[in-house]
Amino acid sequence: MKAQSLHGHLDALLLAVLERGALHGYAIIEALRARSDGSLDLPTGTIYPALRRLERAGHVVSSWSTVNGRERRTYELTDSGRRALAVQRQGWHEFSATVGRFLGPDTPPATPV
Amino acid sequence: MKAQSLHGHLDALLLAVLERGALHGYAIIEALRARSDGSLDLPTGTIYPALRRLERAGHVVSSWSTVNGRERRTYELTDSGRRALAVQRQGWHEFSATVGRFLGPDTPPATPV
DNA sequence: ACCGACAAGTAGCCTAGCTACGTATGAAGG
DNA sequence: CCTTCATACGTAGCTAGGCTACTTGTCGGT
Repeated sequence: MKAQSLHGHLDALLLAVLERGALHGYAIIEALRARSDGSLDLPTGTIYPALRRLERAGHVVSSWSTVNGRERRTYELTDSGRRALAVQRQGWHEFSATVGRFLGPDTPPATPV
Repeated sequence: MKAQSLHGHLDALLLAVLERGALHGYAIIEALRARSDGSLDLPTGTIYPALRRLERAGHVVSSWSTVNGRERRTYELTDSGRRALAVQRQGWHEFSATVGRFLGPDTPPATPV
């Protein structure tokens, strides 16, 4: 999948991933990849700055820890983050419904086997 | 709706609108607004450059005409444009399914009154 | 005479994701 | 022992593409 399609929706994805529990950056990347069956394979240059943005915005808080001699920065959703997620989710549904109205109907229902 | 969410999906929208028949720029803007119940109200500074892009890419062709003393540039889908639309549609469905997997499930079905 | 709808367009800005780097540790393999 | 790969963090600079703000022009109504 073209990653740049994400424009404007990445924050929502990150918040959604963190909704299930705190994770560190690298694990977030893996979670996105896993839960999307590999179609979302985002580079660190995308994720790390995005997490900083979310932290600056107060939607997540981070804390350092060392696991197996490796430094980890773990991110956790704040209340503000949870509220933001709700808003983003709402926004996503409106957006996808609207675009779907233009692109949806004509898709062949399925190309069965 | 936040318009910047469109990033990367505008071309598909334009092709989809033109799929139903040739239109001139201004009419395209109105069609988008009408078919989205007003939630897609895009400025000319977004539409006109995008149409030029599509024309450069060979997905549409334009022709000038004068109606009531007003110059109109009417855009029409090419075969290449139709193929591109099919691809974009496919891409949209993958994209929305993937993002939906993260943002979809938890939306309250409705907040009744 | 003037204003609003119709109709087209451009220059320059800004957001935000991507490319391509750089750093460092631990485990595995030769 | 040394290399390589997975883990883990990060940044600088590029770029795409939609937006703001503006310009030009006709026509119809007041």
